[in-house]
Amino acid sequence: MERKKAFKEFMTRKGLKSTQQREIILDEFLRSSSHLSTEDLYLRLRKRHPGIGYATVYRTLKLFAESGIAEERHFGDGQTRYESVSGQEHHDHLICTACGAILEFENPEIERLQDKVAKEHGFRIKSHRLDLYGLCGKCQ
Amino acid sequence: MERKKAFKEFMTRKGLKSTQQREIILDEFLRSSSHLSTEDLYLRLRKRHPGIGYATVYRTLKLFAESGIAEERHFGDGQTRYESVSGQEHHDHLICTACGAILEFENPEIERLQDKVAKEHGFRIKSHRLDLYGLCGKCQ
DNA sequence: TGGTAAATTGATTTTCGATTTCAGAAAGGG
DNA sequence: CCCTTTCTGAAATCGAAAATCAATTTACCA
Repeated sequence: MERKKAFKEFMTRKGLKSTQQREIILDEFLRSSSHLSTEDLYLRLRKRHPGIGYATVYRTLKLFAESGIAEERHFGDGQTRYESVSGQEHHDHLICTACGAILEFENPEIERLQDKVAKEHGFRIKSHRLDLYGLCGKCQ
Repeated sequence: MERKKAFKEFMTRKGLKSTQQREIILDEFLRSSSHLSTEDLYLRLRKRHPGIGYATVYRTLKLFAESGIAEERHFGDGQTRYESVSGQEHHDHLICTACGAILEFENPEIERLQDKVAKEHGFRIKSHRLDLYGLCGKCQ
């Protein structure tokens, strides 16, 4: 799996150590659905690995984000969520405010317009966030 | 000022009371620049009205948001900011990650594309957020 | 206009997620 | 295998948001 390799490379480059916990957390993270909070992942892990503490999960997710294999997300609820990132393709989110469902979408045309807007204002964009909030088909 | 009227109407409709503090907070809020945090507004008010407590500012800003004359905003720093809303025109934000400057922009075409995306996924959009993060002209 | 019920206020406390601390444990280079 | 550095887990701390509560203020109406 290329994300595991990318993470390992990052760790080496930074002089950080490979530990059993980090291996386990990475595996569980990659296996799980996206948009998990630290709490979510911690609870999942606890089933098979009760020894792993919350702080370690928290720090390891931060590392994932730093290494580029994950991204932090903030949707309205006060929780930080992590999403695994594969390659370069960017996507945005549709969030159902009733059931909490999160859908991903891509729209290159919107991206292009964003760049145009930024240019018009003299900005150099490093990242962006586009979240659409509403009701999904089921919840309407 | 129409926003004051709109707020008064909201208060009446909800059976809430008009108080001296709420008047003062509303005046200061409308007079101030946008994107203020609760803390910001509280500190401003304290100069002339030391008696007004933080909790009252906090609750009153919530009321503004509920009434529709203000909107809550969350940009990367862990603070809730409030922006006064006039009429219907919507806008999005460019945020400089170096100096914290916040620029507003409007782009109807992006809005249109968002609606299209939502429709394609069976969503009914209630709100959205588009934040572009990067470096402003000065900070590059 | 005075009485009263309901809402509001300000200080404080509580909550909650995020982050830090620290002593003991593990990694990994020599 | 040793030694230095990094890591771990439990617990403490932090900061903003939210809730609490007794005292106060408001709105309404007799």
